[in-house]
Amino acid sequence: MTRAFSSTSRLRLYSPSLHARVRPEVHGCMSSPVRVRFAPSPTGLLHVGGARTALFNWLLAHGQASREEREGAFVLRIEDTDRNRLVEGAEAGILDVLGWFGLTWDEGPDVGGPYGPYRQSERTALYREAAERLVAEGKAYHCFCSPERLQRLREEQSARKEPPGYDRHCRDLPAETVAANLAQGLPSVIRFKMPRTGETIVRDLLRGPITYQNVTLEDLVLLKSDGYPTYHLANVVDDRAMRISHILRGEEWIPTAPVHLQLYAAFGWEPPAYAHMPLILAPGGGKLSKRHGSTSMEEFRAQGYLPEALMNYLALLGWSYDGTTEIFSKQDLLDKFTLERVNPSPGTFDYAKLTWFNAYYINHILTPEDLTARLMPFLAEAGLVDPAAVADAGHPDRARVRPAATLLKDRLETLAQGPDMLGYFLTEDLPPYDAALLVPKKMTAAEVLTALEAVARMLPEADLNDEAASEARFRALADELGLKAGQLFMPIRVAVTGRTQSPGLFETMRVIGARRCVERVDRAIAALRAVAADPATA
RNA sequence: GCCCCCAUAGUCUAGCGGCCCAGGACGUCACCCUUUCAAGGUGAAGAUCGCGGGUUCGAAUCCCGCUGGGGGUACCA
Repeated sequence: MTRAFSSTSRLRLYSPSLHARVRPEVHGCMSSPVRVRFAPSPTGLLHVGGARTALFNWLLAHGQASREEREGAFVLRIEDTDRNRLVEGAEAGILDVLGWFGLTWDEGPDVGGPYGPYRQSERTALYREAAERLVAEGKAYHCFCSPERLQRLREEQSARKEPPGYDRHCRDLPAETVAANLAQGLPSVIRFKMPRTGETIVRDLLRGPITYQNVTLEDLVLLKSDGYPTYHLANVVDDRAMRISHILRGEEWIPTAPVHLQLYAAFGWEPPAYAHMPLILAPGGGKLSKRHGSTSMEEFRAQGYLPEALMNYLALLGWSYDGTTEIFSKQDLLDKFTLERVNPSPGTFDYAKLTWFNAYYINHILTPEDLTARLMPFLAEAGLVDPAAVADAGHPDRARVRPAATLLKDRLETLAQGPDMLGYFLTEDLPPYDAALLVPKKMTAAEVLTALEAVARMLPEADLNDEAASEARFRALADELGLKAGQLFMPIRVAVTGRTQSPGLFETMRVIGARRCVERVDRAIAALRAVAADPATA
């Protein structure tokens, strides 16, 4: 890959003044605050790509900036200017899942801040004022073209194989016409008067300069006919008003950057620094969509992924520290993240690797106590524990779950597997046995029956709390029966758990408890007798 | 079509001119451990560094072209 900057031109943290001519005193501004923003649109669930962008923003402001002794602020702004695509509850959902993810914001719609309000629908006067200022200065104009005309225009252009785009029909309308149309109340939008000559250079922090010929840039709509601003206007006005120093956003925004730069120029404002984060692609290529699996943070949460595992995975999708270290706690990321080490090439989302991280955190990082707590909502949902125990660490159901969680810790990949994998520890009665599972390969039902009957006889006098002792007794029993240990253990395992896979047999029986073990072995014997009596299955 | 971005194993990546006939991780396979399944341990396969030209004593690393992949092309963000 190409590194955009040589070692001499690479700054530790880039300054907005990069957009001006490179100035030697740039180092003098090193203590200027780093203010970044994450600006989701409340149109649905939070996409993992958006979450990663939010993460990188947050790490820049709270990690890298503070290490460089610069003031850092992570601002959350809601871009709800599309009244048609607005989804009720989406904003609350995004805030909630961002909090679950582990990010904290210094300013935002819920916590306020010095540059509020942080919801664009509450700032419309600002945008109108800004747009009208540009109109007054001759840098923007009213456009009365109907959506139908624009639609027709695009169709004609594509039929003639011309690049689609607005034909600037209203750009030079006589002032009297404009005044008359407005007086008449004709619906209109305000468009930006893009310079027709020259070039605009976007200095992307990860890619270096990207040059655009201004002729290829469009007269974009700034203010829609419903009075709401488009993304372009709102974004520039707000980033200025909120003193945003660095814009970290998805790569899909690169084509709009020159337009935004021209807007800053028209307003006479110095633009912030830009860094476009690489896209996250789907396994087969293209955008990550439902077809490939989960795409939203909400789904990953529901599937039992831990926020710290997801954060670790997402951070490493596009960023690396030394190419070798894989496990990063949130604090590690704050300590080590640098924007310079974000890789500009797009990455493919790998569900298997995410699952590995999740399993790693469950198996090696969470304490049994912590795992228990996180399992509770999933177990309650499945009806295996009292819902009251989800929030109550002292609830007796916690004590029932903890030993089971301890045994399953190395086997769980996601929390959502909890109900299935811990179920037999938490229920009184097992579902009916699958007789085939009770009889291991190379053994007959009759042999197993004999073995289990022997087990049933010795079980009441075995002390299951002493695992070593009970293991010794059962091994001795296997010898007496002329069986290998495994041949005896498997039927017992199936009898007490209902399945062929479980933690070690003796720790499993200890946690299930003597009473239930006895009952389950008896029921397994009954099930086996029923099978043995049926000639069809013998 | 036009504009733009990207390009090291199936995937995520290290690599900033010699230490690289390319290192780590996921996945895959084998073996060890073992009462099952995991976890853990050991090892293996897997990359003509997309292709072609340059520059250089020397290129995965710099330059150009090509190809491929991706993004944008709305009164959506």
